Amino acid sequence: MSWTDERVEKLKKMWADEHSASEIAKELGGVTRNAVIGKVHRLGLSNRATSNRSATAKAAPKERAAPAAAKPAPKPAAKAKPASPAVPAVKEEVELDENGIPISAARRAIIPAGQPLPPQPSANEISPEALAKVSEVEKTAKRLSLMELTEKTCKWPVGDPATEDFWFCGLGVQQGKPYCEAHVGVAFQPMSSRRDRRR
DNA sequence: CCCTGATTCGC
DNA sequence: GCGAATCAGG
Repeated sequence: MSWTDERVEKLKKMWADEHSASEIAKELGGVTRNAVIGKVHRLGLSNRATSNRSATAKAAPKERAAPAAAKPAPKPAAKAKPASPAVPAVKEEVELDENGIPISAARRAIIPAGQPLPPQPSANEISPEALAKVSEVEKTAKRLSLMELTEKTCKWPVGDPATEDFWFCGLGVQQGKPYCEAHVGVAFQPMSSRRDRRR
């Protein structure tokens, strides 16, 4: 099908009447909505009063035929050293919910300052014992900065990286592990830390 | 996943 | 000029 005066006129009329491109295409027949849109643009009657999308459209004009230059490829160093383990930040006491299940006190602790918190290994239940242990350890932690970490220091992060109140445990690591005993306890959880309690 | 219009570009 | 392919939003 070609764009005869008749068809173009119908297109104009329908477009002005706020029919969608797909509707117009279906009405005219023999053309796709893309064809309609293309024609609309060529006719120079694109934006209709409402929904002026040009703003967003022009804002980010994607370059399609330019693989030669400009490569995005900014990859975050995921192979670094520590990488937030299970659930860092151990400030609050272990809270229990209505069911007496230890709420990941850690989880809520850090939410405030930063926005782009790394994905937390969601539903992860840590034994109260382990958490308590961690709370203890924090008191004696070396509080090392990133640069002070070595293969022998616990790399467990504490606090919010977005604030000054952030440091690494720094205690002696467990053989072959990146964390001290206490933090290994919360970092490496068996599949199920909670035994099914009969009821 | 459905839809929308916008844009690009080979034809 | 045409419109499929692709893109960006809703």
